[in-house]
This record gives sequence, C-alpha cells and structure tokens, in this order.
Amino acid sequence: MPELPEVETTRRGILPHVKGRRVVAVTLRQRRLRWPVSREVKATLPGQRIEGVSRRGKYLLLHCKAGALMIHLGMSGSLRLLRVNKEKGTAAGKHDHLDILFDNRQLLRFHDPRRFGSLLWVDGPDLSHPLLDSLGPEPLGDDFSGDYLFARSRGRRAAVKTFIMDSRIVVGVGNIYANEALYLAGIHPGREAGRVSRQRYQRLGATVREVLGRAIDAGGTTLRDFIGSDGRPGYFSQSLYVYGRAGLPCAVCGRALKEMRLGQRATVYCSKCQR
DNA sequence: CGAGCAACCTGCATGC
DNA sequence: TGCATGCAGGTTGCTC
Repeated sequence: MPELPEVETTRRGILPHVKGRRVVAVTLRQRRLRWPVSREVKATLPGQRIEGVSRRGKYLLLHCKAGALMIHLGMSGSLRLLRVNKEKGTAAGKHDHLDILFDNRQLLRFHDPRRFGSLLWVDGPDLSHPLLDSLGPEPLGDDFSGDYLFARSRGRRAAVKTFIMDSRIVVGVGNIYANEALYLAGIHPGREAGRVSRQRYQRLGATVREVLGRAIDAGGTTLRDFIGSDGRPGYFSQSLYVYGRAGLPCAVCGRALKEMRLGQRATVYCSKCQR
C-alpha cells in the first residue's frame, strides 16, 4: 500500500505518541523480511529514548541516542499503535512481526503480510546507511524541480514513467502517483525520458508535487487518532484520474483510458491527452 | 554506464 | 468446492 503520502501520514500519526518515550521492550517474531532484521533492533533499542521520527523517501527513521531504527513498509506493511491493557489488545496476529513497547504502555506494532518491508538499524550520530546513500532528492523539497528532471534525463532512453519512479532520480514517486502526475502533465508514460522538453518537465515537476502534496493533506484530514487504527490513514480517498481506471472515460476528453505495462507495472493513460 | 527483468513474499480475485 | 493463475501501491541487484 504505502506510497510516500501514507508513509508521511504514518510518521505524523505516530510522532506525538512515541516522541520522548523510552523503549521498555522489543518483541521480534520474524527476522526474515526484505533483508534480515538487524541484530541491533533487539540488542540496542531497548532502553533508548525516541528523540524524533523523520522520513527519507519511504523510509521512516525512529531516532534515538544510539542511532535510528529504519523502517520501510514495502508493499503491504503498516505501523499502528495499541494501548496495552491487561485484558486485550496485544494478541499478535500472523503477520505482526515486531512490537515496540514504550514506557507509556503504548505498543508500536509492525505488520507486513508480504514481508517486503524492512527493519534496519542505522548507526548514529552520522546516520549513514548504504540504502540511503544513493537516494535522489525529496519531491517536496527544494532540490527537486522540473529543471532538475530535465537535466538528469538527458540521454536517457528509458520511459519517462520508469525514470520518475527511479529512487536515484527522485524518491517517493510510486506507481499510483507516477500515473497520476503524468496524466496531469499531459505526458505519455512510455515516452523516452530524454525526449521530453524542459517546459514539459517543469509541468511534470509541478504535478508530482501536486499529487503527493494533496494526498498528504488528505491523509492529514482523515487522521484523527492513530491509536487503534488499522494503520491505513485513508489518503486513498483522494480521487484518481487514471490509476485503476483502464477502459473508463478520460475526465477531460471522454476517450477510454488505455493500459500498458512498463517495467512490469500497470500503466494507465489517455492516448489523446498524453503525448 | 543504462536498461530490463527476476526476485523477495502472501493474499485476493478470477476462471475453469 | 478446489485448484491454478495472475495480479498487487516497492526496491534491489543481477544480467546484458
């Protein structure tokens, strides 16, 4: 599920409940995720105080003095908070792989059926990790722009959709929002990245920011109490123009939306509005 | 170097 | 009902 807006909404949801809290206990039930879960999660995290929660791309970082727990939700992961009481609420399900118990009797639980997520440790205070090193700029940050996309795309023959989904180019643009941003920018997803003009990249840069920003806002408005929720903030209630709408009419011209596969990913577009 | 694709997993919808 | 198939919102790391 998680695209960048959901990860950001998760960050905002858990932040007030974990910041300043001390970790009392860590229960790890499954080590085999995308990568083996780092030893330090079990060995170092207990006793640490959470100083903050940040996000880099789709990675969440729970910061403490010794370093940071780096969480990726993969395709099916979620985090939720439970309030521990003696009667109920903490029985772990099949895919509840990690519990972090805090000193305020709250439990942060990592759930991930497909196990494409990851729980890795980043040493402090430099917080460097190979998986973070090669990441491109944040799409909502100052280093990202249409001019940047234009510059990086010169000479590239891959499809522009594949290009903007490459985390080395820009982080956080997943399949849904790549489809949506390209539609709003009027660019055919299969067009060679190196054959899109500067002007059209400026439009694309703007639509990428727009779809991600709007989805984060939507997540924020639906987010009330993260405790006890299913960890799905509901940003998905935002209307989508193309994703999942193959065969249905284009909102602008009415022509049936087409579907193709690019890099093994479902790609939906309007053959009239996107060139 | 860039491009394409297999791989890591489970759950769910679909079709026979 | 059971079983096979294909698909799913991510990402790395391997080949060519």
